[in-house]
Amino acid sequence: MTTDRPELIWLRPERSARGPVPAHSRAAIAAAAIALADAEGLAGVSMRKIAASLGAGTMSLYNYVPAKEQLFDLMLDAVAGEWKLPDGPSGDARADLLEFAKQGLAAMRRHAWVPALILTRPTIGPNSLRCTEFFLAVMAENDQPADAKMELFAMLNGSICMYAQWEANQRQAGGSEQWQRELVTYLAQAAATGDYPHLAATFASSIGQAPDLDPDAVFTRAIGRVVSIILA
Amino acid sequence: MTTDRPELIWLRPERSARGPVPAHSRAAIAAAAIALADAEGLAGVSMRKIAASLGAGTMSLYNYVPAKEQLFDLMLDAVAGEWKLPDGPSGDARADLLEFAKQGLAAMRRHAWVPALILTRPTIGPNSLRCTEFFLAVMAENDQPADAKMELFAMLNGSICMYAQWEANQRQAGGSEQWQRELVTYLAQAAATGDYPHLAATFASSIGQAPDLDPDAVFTRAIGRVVSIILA
DNA sequence: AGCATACTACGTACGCTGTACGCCCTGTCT
DNA sequence: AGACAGGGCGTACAGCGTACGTAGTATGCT
Repeated sequence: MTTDRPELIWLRPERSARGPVPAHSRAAIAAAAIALADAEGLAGVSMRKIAASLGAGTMSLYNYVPAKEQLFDLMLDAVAGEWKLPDGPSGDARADLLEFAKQGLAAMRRHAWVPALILTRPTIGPNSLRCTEFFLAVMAENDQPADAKMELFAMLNGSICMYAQWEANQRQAGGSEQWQRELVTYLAQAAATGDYPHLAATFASSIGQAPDLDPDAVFTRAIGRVVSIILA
Repeated sequence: MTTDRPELIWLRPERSARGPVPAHSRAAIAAAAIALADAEGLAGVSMRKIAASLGAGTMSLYNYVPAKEQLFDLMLDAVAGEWKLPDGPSGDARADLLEFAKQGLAAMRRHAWVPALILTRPTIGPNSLRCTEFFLAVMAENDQPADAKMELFAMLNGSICMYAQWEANQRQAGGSEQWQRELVTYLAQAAATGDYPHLAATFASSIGQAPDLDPDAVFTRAIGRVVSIILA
Protein backbone atom coordinates (compact mmCIF):
# COMPACT_ATOMS: atom_id res chain seq x y z
CA MET A 1 0.00 0.00 0.00
CA THR A 2 1.41 3.35 -1.01
CA THR A 3 1.42 6.21 1.44
CA ASP A 4 -0.46 8.42 -1.03
CA ARG A 5 0.86 11.76 0.04
CA PRO A 6 -1.92 14.32 -0.08
CA GLU A 7 -2.20 16.63 -3.02
CA LEU A 8 -3.35 19.44 -0.77
CA ILE A 9 -0.15 21.13 0.26
CA TRP A 10 -1.44 22.40 3.59
CA LEU A 11 -1.93 18.82 4.69
CA ARG A 12 1.75 18.05 4.23
CA PRO A 13 4.01 18.89 7.13
CA GLU A 14 6.62 21.45 6.13
CA ARG A 15 9.35 19.23 7.53
CA SER A 16 9.23 15.52 8.10
CA ALA A 17 10.71 13.74 11.10
CA ARG A 18 13.30 11.84 9.16
CA GLY A 19 16.00 12.86 6.75
CA PRO A 20 18.24 15.90 6.51
CA VAL A 21 16.92 19.36 7.27
CA PRO A 22 15.71 21.00 4.06
CA ALA A 23 17.93 23.69 2.65
CA HIS A 24 14.99 25.95 1.83
CA SER A 25 11.58 26.80 3.19
CA ARG A 26 8.15 27.13 1.69
CA ALA A 27 8.21 30.82 2.56
CA ALA A 28 11.50 31.37 0.72
CA ILE A 29 10.27 29.48 -2.33
CA ALA A 30 7.01 31.42 -2.38
CA ALA A 31 8.90 34.69 -2.01
CA ALA A 32 11.15 33.85 -4.94
CA ALA A 33 8.19 32.89 -7.10
CA ILE A 34 6.32 36.05 -6.14
CA ALA A 35 9.29 38.22 -7.00
CA LEU A 36 9.44 36.55 -10.39
CA ALA A 37 5.72 36.97 -11.01
CA ASP A 38 5.85 40.62 -10.00
CA ALA A 39 8.71 41.26 -12.39
CA GLU A 40 7.71 39.19 -15.41
CA GLY A 41 4.10 38.23 -14.93
CA LEU A 42 2.64 34.84 -14.15
CA ALA A 43 3.82 33.43 -17.46
CA GLY A 44 7.38 34.28 -16.49
CA VAL A 45 7.31 32.01 -13.47
CA SER A 46 9.05 28.73 -14.20
CA MET A 47 10.43 26.07 -11.93
CA ARG A 48 13.89 26.55 -13.40
CA LYS A 49 13.93 30.28 -12.76
CA ILE A 50 12.68 29.92 -9.21
CA ALA A 51 15.29 27.30 -8.47
CA ALA A 52 18.02 29.41 -10.04
CA SER A 53 17.06 32.43 -7.98
CA LEU A 54 17.31 30.29 -4.86
CA GLY A 55 20.59 28.73 -5.93
CA ALA A 56 18.97 25.30 -5.99
CA GLY A 57 18.66 22.57 -8.56
CA THR A 58 15.42 22.61 -10.49
CA MET A 59 14.23 19.25 -9.34
CA SER A 60 14.90 20.04 -5.70
CA LEU A 61 11.75 22.15 -5.71
CA TYR A 62 9.71 19.00 -6.11
CA ASN A 63 10.70 18.00 -2.61
CA TYR A 64 8.71 20.96 -1.37
CA VAL A 65 5.84 21.06 -3.80
CA PRO A 66 4.16 18.17 -5.59
CA ALA A 67 3.54 20.18 -8.75
CA LYS A 68 3.60 23.72 -10.04
CA GLU A 69 -0.08 24.24 -9.26
CA GLN A 70 0.57 23.86 -5.55
CA LEU A 71 3.24 26.46 -5.85
CA PHE A 72 0.53 28.89 -6.85
CA ASP A 73 -1.27 28.05 -3.62
CA LEU A 74 1.86 28.95 -1.69
CA MET A 75 2.17 32.22 -3.58
CA LEU A 76 -1.43 33.22 -3.03
CA ASP A 77 -1.31 32.44 0.65
CA ALA A 78 1.90 34.39 1.06
CA VAL A 79 0.16 37.39 -0.49
CA ALA A 80 -2.84 36.84 1.78
CA GLY A 81 -0.33 37.22 4.61
CA GLU A 82 0.28 40.80 3.48
CA TRP A 83 -3.21 41.91 4.46
CA LYS A 84 -2.76 44.03 7.57
CA LEU A 85 -5.82 43.23 9.63
CA PRO A 86 -6.64 44.39 13.14
CA ASP A 87 -6.95 41.69 15.77
CA GLY A 88 -10.70 41.94 15.87
CA PRO A 89 -13.74 43.89 14.75
CA SER A 90 -13.80 47.55 15.74
CA GLY A 91 -17.53 47.65 16.22
CA ASP A 92 -18.09 49.54 12.98
CA ALA A 93 -18.73 46.72 10.56
CA ARG A 94 -18.89 48.95 7.52
CA ALA A 95 -15.55 50.55 8.27
CA ASP A 96 -13.99 47.16 8.95
CA LEU A 97 -15.11 45.73 5.63
CA LEU A 98 -13.98 48.81 3.74
CA GLU A 99 -10.58 48.58 5.38
CA PHE A 100 -10.43 44.89 4.52
CA ALA A 101 -11.16 45.74 0.91
CA LYS A 102 -8.50 48.43 0.84
CA GLN A 103 -5.91 46.03 2.17
CA GLY A 104 -6.84 43.62 -0.56
CA LEU A 105 -6.59 46.22 -3.26
CA ALA A 106 -3.22 47.34 -1.96
CA ALA A 107 -1.89 43.79 -2.04
CA MET A 108 -3.22 43.22 -5.54
CA ARG A 109 -1.70 46.46 -6.75
CA ARG A 110 1.64 45.14 -5.60
CA HIS A 111 0.96 41.80 -7.26
CA ALA A 112 -1.00 42.29 -10.45
CA TRP A 113 -1.13 38.57 -11.22
CA VAL A 114 -3.20 37.76 -8.14
CA PRO A 115 -6.76 38.51 -9.30
CA ALA A 116 -6.70 36.23 -12.32
CA LEU A 117 -5.06 33.43 -10.38
CA ILE A 118 -7.13 33.59 -7.23
CA LEU A 119 -10.38 32.94 -9.06
CA THR A 120 -9.22 29.59 -10.34
CA ARG A 121 -8.02 28.12 -7.05
CA PRO A 122 -9.59 27.55 -3.66
CA THR A 123 -7.67 29.72 -1.21
CA ILE A 124 -7.56 27.97 2.10
CA GLY A 125 -4.01 28.41 3.31
CA PRO A 126 -3.44 29.60 6.89
CA ASN A 127 -3.26 33.27 5.93
CA SER A 128 -6.35 33.05 3.75
CA LEU A 129 -8.20 31.45 6.62
CA ARG A 130 -7.14 34.35 8.82
CA CYS A 131 -8.85 36.69 6.35
CA THR A 132 -11.99 34.58 6.35
CA GLU A 133 -11.91 34.51 10.12
CA PHE A 134 -11.73 38.30 10.25
CA PHE A 135 -14.68 38.63 7.92
CA LEU A 136 -16.76 36.20 9.96
CA ALA A 137 -15.81 38.01 13.15
CA VAL A 138 -17.02 41.28 11.67
CA MET A 139 -20.22 39.58 10.56
CA ALA A 140 -20.78 37.81 13.88
CA GLU A 141 -23.61 40.12 14.93
CA ASN A 142 -25.26 39.72 11.56
CA ASP A 143 -28.07 37.24 11.69
CA GLN A 144 -27.64 35.06 8.61
CA PRO A 145 -27.07 31.38 7.90
CA ALA A 146 -23.50 30.21 7.62
CA ASP A 147 -23.46 29.51 3.92
CA ALA A 148 -25.02 32.87 3.10
CA LYS A 149 -22.14 34.53 4.92
CA MET A 150 -19.63 32.53 2.94
CA GLU A 151 -21.41 33.56 -0.22
CA LEU A 152 -21.15 37.19 0.77
CA PHE A 153 -17.48 36.74 1.55
CA ALA A 154 -16.95 35.34 -1.92
CA MET A 155 -18.83 38.30 -3.32
CA LEU A 156 -16.68 40.81 -1.45
CA ASN A 157 -13.44 39.11 -2.43
CA GLY A 158 -14.58 38.76 -5.99
CA SER A 159 -15.45 42.43 -6.21
CA ILE A 160 -12.04 43.41 -4.92
CA CYS A 161 -10.36 41.13 -7.44
CA MET A 162 -12.48 42.44 -10.27
CA TYR A 163 -11.64 46.00 -9.48
CA ALA A 164 -7.94 45.26 -9.10
CA GLN A 165 -7.92 43.40 -12.40
CA TRP A 166 -9.80 46.19 -14.12
CA GLU A 167 -7.26 48.70 -12.82
CA ALA A 168 -4.39 46.52 -13.97
CA ASN A 169 -5.90 46.27 -17.44
CA GLN A 170 -6.27 50.04 -17.63
CA ARG A 171 -2.68 50.47 -16.60
CA GLN A 172 -1.49 48.02 -19.21
CA ALA A 173 -3.60 49.55 -21.96
CA GLY A 174 -2.29 53.00 -21.14
CA GLY A 175 1.23 51.64 -21.26
CA SER A 176 1.41 50.62 -24.91
CA GLU A 177 0.96 53.55 -27.21
CA GLN A 178 0.48 51.35 -30.25
CA TRP A 179 -2.25 49.36 -28.59
CA GLN A 180 -4.09 52.49 -27.53
CA ARG A 181 -3.93 53.84 -31.06
CA GLU A 182 -5.21 50.59 -32.52
CA LEU A 183 -8.03 50.48 -30.00
CA VAL A 184 -9.24 53.97 -30.85
CA THR A 185 -9.01 53.23 -34.56
CA TYR A 186 -11.03 50.09 -34.15
CA LEU A 187 -13.71 51.61 -31.93
CA ALA A 188 -14.11 54.57 -34.22
CA GLN A 189 -14.48 52.21 -37.13
CA ALA A 190 -17.03 50.11 -35.25
CA ALA A 191 -18.97 53.24 -34.30
CA ALA A 192 -18.98 54.35 -37.91
CA THR A 193 -20.80 51.22 -39.06
CA GLY A 194 -23.94 52.40 -37.31
CA ASP A 195 -24.46 48.98 -35.76
CA TYR A 196 -23.75 50.30 -32.31
CA PRO A 197 -25.55 53.63 -31.90
CA HIS A 198 -25.55 53.74 -28.11
CA LEU A 199 -21.95 52.65 -27.98
CA ALA A 200 -21.02 55.31 -30.51
CA ALA A 201 -22.78 57.97 -28.46
CA THR A 202 -21.05 56.84 -25.29
CA PHE A 203 -17.72 56.75 -27.05
CA ALA A 204 -18.22 60.22 -28.48
CA SER A 205 -19.31 61.73 -25.19
CA SER A 206 -16.36 60.26 -23.33
CA ILE A 207 -13.83 61.80 -25.69
CA GLY A 208 -12.33 64.90 -24.26
CA GLN A 209 -13.87 64.14 -20.92
CA ALA A 210 -11.26 63.69 -18.24
CA PRO A 211 -11.42 60.26 -16.60
CA ASP A 212 -12.06 60.04 -12.91
CA LEU A 213 -8.99 61.51 -11.32
CA ASP A 214 -8.79 59.51 -8.14
CA PRO A 215 -8.88 55.73 -8.58
CA ASP A 216 -9.20 55.27 -4.84
CA ALA A 217 -12.41 57.25 -4.89
CA VAL A 218 -13.82 55.06 -7.64
CA PHE A 219 -12.87 51.98 -5.68
CA THR A 220 -14.36 53.24 -2.44
CA ARG A 221 -17.58 54.13 -4.20
CA ALA A 222 -17.88 50.77 -5.94
CA ILE A 223 -16.90 48.66 -2.97
CA GLY A 224 -19.04 50.79 -0.70
CA ARG A 225 -22.06 49.64 -2.65
CA VAL A 226 -21.03 46.02 -2.29
CA VAL A 227 -20.53 46.46 1.45
CA SER A 228 -23.99 47.99 1.68
CA ILE A 229 -25.41 44.86 0.10
CA ILE A 230 -23.47 42.62 2.43
CA LEU A 231 -24.61 44.43 5.57
CA ALA A 232 -28.19 44.90 4.38
CA MET B 1 9.02 50.86 -44.20
CA THR B 2 7.24 47.79 -42.90
CA THR B 3 3.49 47.58 -43.03
CA ASP B 4 3.35 46.83 -39.29
CA ARG B 5 0.28 44.66 -39.32
CA PRO B 6 -1.83 45.51 -36.32
CA GLU B 7 -1.67 43.30 -33.25
CA LEU B 8 -5.35 43.81 -32.64
CA ILE B 9 -6.99 41.03 -34.56
CA TRP B 10 -10.25 42.87 -35.22
CA LEU B 11 -8.32 45.45 -37.20
CA ARG B 12 -7.09 42.81 -39.64
CA PRO B 13 -9.39 41.95 -42.51
CA GLU B 14 -10.41 38.31 -42.39
CA ARG B 15 -9.43 37.89 -46.03
CA SER B 16 -7.02 39.97 -48.02
CA ALA B 17 -7.50 40.95 -51.64
CA ARG B 18 -4.52 39.04 -52.96
CA GLY B 19 -3.46 35.44 -52.75
CA PRO B 20 -5.34 32.18 -52.65
CA VAL B 21 -8.57 31.94 -50.68
CA PRO B 22 -7.80 30.70 -47.19
CA ALA B 23 -8.70 27.08 -46.52
CA HIS B 24 -10.15 27.89 -43.11
CA SER B 25 -12.01 30.70 -41.38
CA ARG B 26 -11.63 32.48 -38.08
CA ALA B 27 -14.95 31.05 -37.00
CA ALA B 28 -13.85 27.48 -37.72
CA ILE B 29 -10.57 27.98 -35.91
CA ALA B 30 -12.31 29.50 -32.91
CA ALA B 31 -14.82 26.67 -32.87
CA ALA B 32 -12.08 24.06 -32.89
CA ALA B 33 -10.24 25.83 -30.09
CA ILE B 34 -13.44 26.16 -28.06
CA ALA B 35 -14.21 22.47 -28.46
CA LEU B 36 -10.74 21.68 -27.22
CA ALA B 37 -11.02 24.02 -24.26
CA ASP B 38 -14.41 22.61 -23.32
CA ALA B 39 -13.05 19.08 -23.40
CA GLU B 40 -9.63 19.50 -21.83
CA GLY B 41 -9.57 22.91 -20.22
CA LEU B 42 -7.66 25.99 -21.27
CA ALA B 43 -4.34 24.32 -20.64
CA GLY B 44 -5.25 21.63 -23.16
CA VAL B 45 -5.52 24.13 -25.98
CA SER B 46 -2.42 24.07 -28.14
CA MET B 47 -1.74 25.29 -31.64
CA ARG B 48 -0.78 21.79 -32.71
CA LYS B 49 -4.00 20.23 -31.46
CA ILE B 50 -6.17 22.91 -33.02
CA ALA B 51 -4.41 22.51 -36.33
CA ALA B 52 -4.71 18.74 -36.16
CA SER B 53 -8.43 18.92 -35.46
CA LEU B 54 -8.82 21.13 -38.53
CA GLY B 55 -6.63 18.91 -40.65
CA ALA B 56 -4.18 21.75 -41.15
CA GLY B 57 -0.48 22.16 -40.58
CA THR B 58 0.42 23.76 -37.28
CA MET B 59 2.08 26.79 -38.75
CA SER B 60 -0.81 27.49 -41.07
CA LEU B 61 -2.71 28.88 -38.09
CA TYR B 62 -0.29 31.77 -37.97
CA ASN B 63 -1.74 33.01 -41.22
CA TYR B 64 -4.97 33.66 -39.35
CA VAL B 65 -3.73 34.73 -35.97
CA PRO B 66 -0.55 36.61 -35.08
CA ALA B 67 -0.09 34.72 -31.82
CA LYS B 68 -1.88 32.41 -29.46
CA GLU B 69 -3.11 35.30 -27.33
CA GLN B 70 -5.19 36.63 -30.21
CA LEU B 71 -6.69 33.21 -30.57
CA PHE B 72 -8.13 33.68 -27.10
CA ASP B 73 -9.77 36.86 -28.32
CA LEU B 74 -11.41 34.92 -31.12
CA MET B 75 -12.61 32.28 -28.69
CA LEU B 76 -14.07 34.77 -26.26
CA ASP B 77 -15.88 36.68 -28.95
CA ALA B 78 -17.31 33.49 -30.40
CA VAL B 79 -18.72 32.70 -26.96
CA ALA B 80 -20.07 36.22 -26.69
CA GLY B 81 -21.95 35.41 -29.88
CA GLU B 82 -23.86 32.74 -27.98
CA TRP B 83 -25.67 35.30 -25.84
CA LYS B 84 -29.23 35.35 -27.09
CA LEU B 85 -30.26 38.96 -26.73
CA PRO B 86 -33.49 40.58 -27.85
CA ASP B 87 -33.19 43.29 -30.47
CA GLY B 88 -33.81 46.05 -28.02
CA PRO B 89 -34.84 46.93 -24.48
CA SER B 90 -38.24 45.66 -23.40
CA GLY B 91 -38.98 48.66 -21.24
CA ASP B 92 -38.37 46.74 -18.03
CA ALA B 93 -34.71 47.49 -17.41
CA ARG B 94 -34.45 45.20 -14.42
CA ALA B 95 -35.83 42.23 -16.32
CA ASP B 96 -33.55 42.96 -19.27
CA LEU B 97 -30.43 43.03 -17.15
CA LEU B 98 -31.43 39.86 -15.34
CA GLU B 99 -31.99 38.13 -18.65
CA PHE B 100 -28.64 39.39 -19.86
CA ALA B 101 -27.01 37.93 -16.78
CA LYS B 102 -28.75 34.60 -17.25
CA GLN B 103 -27.55 34.38 -20.82
CA GLY B 104 -24.04 35.02 -19.62
CA LEU B 105 -24.23 32.39 -16.94
CA ALA B 106 -25.60 29.87 -19.42
CA ALA B 107 -22.73 30.51 -21.83
CA MET B 108 -20.16 30.23 -19.06
CA ARG B 109 -21.69 27.00 -17.84
CA ARG B 110 -21.11 25.61 -21.29
CA HIS B 111 -17.56 26.98 -21.34
CA ALA B 112 -16.06 26.81 -17.87
CA TRP B 113 -12.76 28.34 -18.99
CA VAL B 114 -14.34 31.67 -19.92
CA PRO B 115 -14.51 33.50 -16.58
CA ALA B 116 -10.83 33.19 -15.78
CA LEU B 117 -9.81 34.16 -19.29
CA ILE B 118 -12.16 37.05 -19.82
CA LEU B 119 -10.81 39.02 -16.89
CA THR B 120 -7.35 39.19 -18.36
CA ARG B 121 -8.26 40.42 -21.83
CA PRO B 122 -10.18 43.38 -23.16
CA THR B 123 -13.23 41.99 -24.91
CA ILE B 124 -14.04 44.20 -27.83
CA GLY B 125 -14.83 41.84 -30.66
CA PRO B 126 -17.99 42.43 -32.70
CA ASN B 127 -20.12 40.11 -30.57
CA SER B 128 -18.83 41.58 -27.34
CA LEU B 129 -19.66 45.03 -28.64
CA ARG B 130 -23.17 43.83 -29.37
CA CYS B 131 -23.50 42.92 -25.68
CA THR B 132 -22.20 46.30 -24.61
CA GLU B 133 -24.61 47.94 -27.02
CA PHE B 134 -27.51 46.06 -25.51
CA PHE B 135 -26.52 47.11 -22.00
CA LEU B 136 -26.20 50.74 -23.02
CA ALA B 137 -29.56 50.59 -24.79
CA VAL B 138 -31.18 49.29 -21.62
CA MET B 139 -29.48 52.03 -19.65
CA ALA B 140 -30.35 54.78 -22.12
CA GLU B 141 -33.03 56.31 -19.90
CA ASN B 142 -30.71 56.22 -16.94
CA ASP B 143 -29.17 59.61 -16.32
CA GLN B 144 -25.50 58.93 -15.69
CA PRO B 145 -22.20 59.95 -17.24
CA ALA B 146 -20.81 57.67 -19.92
CA ASP B 147 -17.86 56.33 -17.97
CA ALA B 148 -20.03 55.55 -14.97
CA LYS B 149 -22.18 53.37 -17.19
CA MET B 150 -19.15 51.55 -18.50
CA GLU B 151 -18.06 51.00 -14.92
CA LEU B 152 -21.42 49.52 -14.08
CA PHE B 153 -21.23 47.30 -17.14
CA ALA B 154 -17.87 46.02 -15.97
CA MET B 155 -19.40 45.40 -12.55
CA LEU B 156 -22.28 43.40 -13.97
CA ASN B 157 -20.05 41.33 -16.22
CA GLY B 158 -17.59 40.78 -13.44
CA SER B 159 -20.30 39.59 -11.10
CA ILE B 160 -21.56 37.10 -13.65
CA CYS B 161 -18.05 35.79 -14.22
CA MET B 162 -17.41 35.51 -10.52
CA TYR B 163 -20.54 33.53 -9.95
CA ALA B 164 -19.86 31.25 -12.91
CA GLN B 165 -16.32 30.66 -11.73
CA TRP B 166 -17.49 29.96 -8.20
CA GLU B 167 -19.97 27.44 -9.52
CA ALA B 168 -17.32 25.80 -11.67
CA ASN B 169 -15.02 25.51 -8.67
CA GLN B 170 -17.77 23.90 -6.61
CA ARG B 171 -18.45 21.44 -9.38
CA GLN B 172 -14.79 20.56 -9.67
CA ALA B 173 -14.37 20.16 -5.92
CA GLY B 174 -17.39 17.91 -5.73
CA GLY B 175 -15.98 15.85 -8.56
CA SER B 176 -12.82 14.56 -6.93
CA GLU B 177 -13.59 12.47 -3.89
CA GLN B 178 -10.02 12.51 -2.71
CA TRP B 179 -9.85 16.25 -2.82
CA GLN B 180 -13.07 16.62 -0.88
CA ARG B 181 -11.80 14.26 1.79
CA GLU B 182 -8.53 16.15 2.07
CA LEU B 183 -10.34 19.46 2.30
CA VAL B 184 -12.56 18.33 5.16
CA THR B 185 -9.58 16.81 6.97
CA TYR B 186 -7.66 20.04 6.65
CA LEU B 187 -10.49 22.33 7.70
CA ALA B 188 -11.32 20.17 10.69
CA GLN B 189 -7.67 20.27 11.66
CA ALA B 190 -7.54 24.05 11.23
CA ALA B 191 -10.69 24.46 13.29
CA ALA B 192 -9.22 22.29 16.02
CA THR B 193 -6.26 24.64 16.51
CA GLY B 194 -8.56 27.23 18.01
CA ASP B 195 -7.01 29.96 15.89
CA TYR B 196 -10.19 30.37 13.88
CA PRO B 197 -13.14 30.33 16.29
CA HIS B 198 -15.68 31.96 13.98
CA LEU B 199 -14.61 29.82 11.09
CA ALA B 200 -14.90 26.72 13.23
CA ALA B 201 -18.39 27.71 14.29
CA THR B 202 -19.44 28.37 10.72
CA PHE B 203 -17.92 25.11 9.59
CA ALA B 204 -19.68 23.19 12.38
CA SER B 205 -23.05 24.78 11.70
CA SER B 206 -22.85 24.10 7.99
CA ILE B 207 -22.22 20.38 8.48
CA GLY B 208 -25.35 18.39 8.02
CA GLN B 209 -27.09 21.43 6.62
CA ALA B 210 -28.21 20.88 3.06
CA PRO B 211 -26.65 23.37 0.65
CA ASP B 212 -28.93 25.63 -1.30
CA LEU B 213 -30.80 23.31 -3.60
CA ASP B 214 -31.30 25.53 -6.58
CA PRO B 215 -28.17 27.19 -7.94
CA ASP B 216 -30.27 29.34 -10.22
CA ALA B 217 -32.06 30.79 -7.22
CA VAL B 218 -28.75 31.68 -5.61
CA PHE B 219 -27.60 33.32 -8.80
CA THR B 220 -30.80 35.27 -9.29
CA ARG B 221 -30.64 36.51 -5.71
CA ALA B 222 -26.98 37.56 -5.96
CA ILE B 223 -27.22 39.15 -9.39
CA GLY B 224 -30.52 40.76 -8.45
CA ARG B 225 -28.67 42.72 -5.80
CA VAL B 226 -26.08 43.84 -8.30
CA VAL B 227 -28.78 44.92 -10.73
CA SER B 228 -30.41 46.92 -7.95
CA ILE B 229 -27.17 48.77 -7.47
CA ILE B 230 -26.82 49.42 -11.17
CA LEU B 231 -30.31 50.81 -11.56
CA ALA B 232 -30.21 52.77 -8.31
C1' DA C 1 -0.31 37.53 -72.02
C1' DG C 2 3.01 37.76 -68.67
C1' DC C 3 5.25 39.26 -64.85
C1' DA C 4 5.55 41.13 -60.09
C1' DT C 5 3.28 40.97 -55.93
C1' DA C 6 1.08 39.47 -51.92
C1' DC C 7 -0.67 36.04 -49.92
C1' DT C 8 -1.50 30.87 -48.25
C1' DA C 9 0.38 26.35 -46.70
C1' DC C 10 3.48 24.00 -43.96
C1' DG C 11 8.07 21.21 -42.81
C1' DT C 12 11.85 21.92 -39.99
C1' DA C 13 14.12 23.56 -36.09
C1' DC C 14 15.11 26.15 -31.69
C1' DG C 15 14.59 27.30 -27.10
C1' DC C 16 11.74 26.74 -23.48
C1' DT C 17 8.50 24.29 -20.39
C1' DG C 18 6.93 20.71 -16.51
C1' DT C 19 8.38 16.73 -14.50
C1' DA C 20 9.57 11.23 -14.21
C1' DC C 21 13.46 8.65 -12.93
C1' DG C 22 17.49 7.31 -10.73
C1' DC C 23 21.56 8.13 -8.20
C1' DC C 24 24.03 9.62 -4.05
C1' DC C 25 24.03 11.77 0.46
C1' DT C 26 22.24 12.85 5.24
C1' DG C 27 19.93 12.56 9.32
C1' DT C 28 16.88 9.70 12.54
C1' DC C 29 14.92 5.50 14.56
C1' DT C 30 15.38 0.62 15.83
C1' DA D 1 25.31 -0.49 13.52
C1' DG D 2 22.24 -0.98 10.22
C1' DA D 3 17.96 0.19 7.87
C1' DC D 4 15.46 3.58 5.95
C1' DA D 5 13.00 7.94 4.90
C1' DG D 6 13.74 11.74 2.98
C1' DG D 7 16.60 15.79 0.63
C1' DG D 8 19.46 17.35 -3.54
C1' DC D 9 19.86 17.26 -8.20
C1' DG D 10 21.70 15.70 -13.16
C1' DT D 11 19.74 13.68 -17.05
C1' DA D 12 16.18 12.95 -20.21
C1' DC D 13 11.74 13.26 -22.56
C1' DA D 14 7.51 14.88 -24.40
C1' DG D 15 5.23 18.83 -25.53
C1' DC D 16 4.91 23.80 -26.12
C1' DG D 17 4.94 28.54 -29.01
C1' DT D 18 6.74 30.19 -32.95
C1' DA D 19 10.82 32.06 -36.32
C1' DC D 20 12.30 30.97 -40.75
C1' DG D 21 12.42 29.29 -45.36
C1' DT D 22 10.42 27.16 -49.39
C1' DA D 23 6.82 26.09 -52.65
C1' DG D 24 2.51 27.00 -54.64
C1' DT D 25 -1.44 30.27 -56.10
C1' DA D 26 -4.54 33.99 -57.02
C1' DT D 27 -4.67 38.87 -58.13
C1' DG D 28 -3.34 43.60 -60.29
C1' DC D 29 -0.57 46.12 -63.48
C1' DT D 30 1.75 46.70 -67.81
